[in-house]
Amino acid sequence: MLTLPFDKPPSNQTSSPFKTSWATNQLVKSVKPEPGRALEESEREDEERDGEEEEEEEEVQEQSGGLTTRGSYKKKPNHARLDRVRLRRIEANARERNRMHGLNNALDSLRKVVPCYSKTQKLSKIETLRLAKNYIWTLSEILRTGKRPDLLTFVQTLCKGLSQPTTNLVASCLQLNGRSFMSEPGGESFSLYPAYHHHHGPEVVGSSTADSGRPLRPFGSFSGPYEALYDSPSPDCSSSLDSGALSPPLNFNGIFSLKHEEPVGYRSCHYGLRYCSISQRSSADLGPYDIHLRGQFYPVQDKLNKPFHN
DNA sequence: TAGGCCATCTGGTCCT
DNA sequence: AGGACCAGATGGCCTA
Repeated sequence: MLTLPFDKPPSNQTSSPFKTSWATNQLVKSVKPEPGRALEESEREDEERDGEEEEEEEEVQEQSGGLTTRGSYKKKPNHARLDRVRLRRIEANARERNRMHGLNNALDSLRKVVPCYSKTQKLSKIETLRLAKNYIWTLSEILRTGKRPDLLTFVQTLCKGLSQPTTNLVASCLQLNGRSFMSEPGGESFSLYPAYHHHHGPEVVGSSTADSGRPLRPFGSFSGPYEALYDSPSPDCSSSLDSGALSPPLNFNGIFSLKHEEPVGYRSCHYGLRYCSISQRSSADLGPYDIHLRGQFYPVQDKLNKPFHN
């Protein structure tokens, strides 16, 4: 839920609880002090609020061009200075807003490359970070060992520490039934590869439908390079983005894919494998599982899959 | 209605 | 001095 960027000041931010916060109050105060209260006194309080009050309090001020009765120069209520302080605060707020927008943009980018992305049902910030962490860890393990876990284990690992709703979401993305792999309550840790040997089996496989309504497809082996590609290209994935349905960016059999902003015409292969790579060929070479990253295509699946063809 | 999530404001701290 | 970063506080929105 991003709000307006900084260059579009939220003029009618009715939701802001700070419409009447002190910055605003100061502006009001400076113009219209409370009745029966000297403007100077009001502004002196402003000074105190800034932590810069350093006056001898008993000094009754007979203000005359900043001169006290003792003749010493008293700190003159400095409108320009107060205005500067207020302006700094307002600018700092704007910068902070901008900074948070940048942070949120980065989070949105992250949401698009973790294995569960939906424009309408966004992962929360914390869940996005957790999922990303699990995703990185899983991919690292895959690279390190050169082996692929089964889908169940893969999803289990991805969902480690995630909330049940998010787990269901991820499971739905991967066309798993979320309940079927929540076998370790309380976020108890489990190992990616040991579980690989334990979770092949009918307890998860194909006995029900995933949340998406599509039939689950058996999985658990990797005899073919695309065996675990579920109904690829997905019949309904072409509209998944528009409809707000979950559009899994991850192709498990291909280990992972990066789902960045897709150009029109490329939506029909959400289940396709997209890798980031160094090599680049012409778009004429593109197959359905070529890389699409930042508007470029990188057909290097074979290269990246090599470690798994053993 | 409670709880989760979020945006925003705010003041403090650190750094340049 | 001013900007970046951070965490606390607060209130709005949404959902179960």
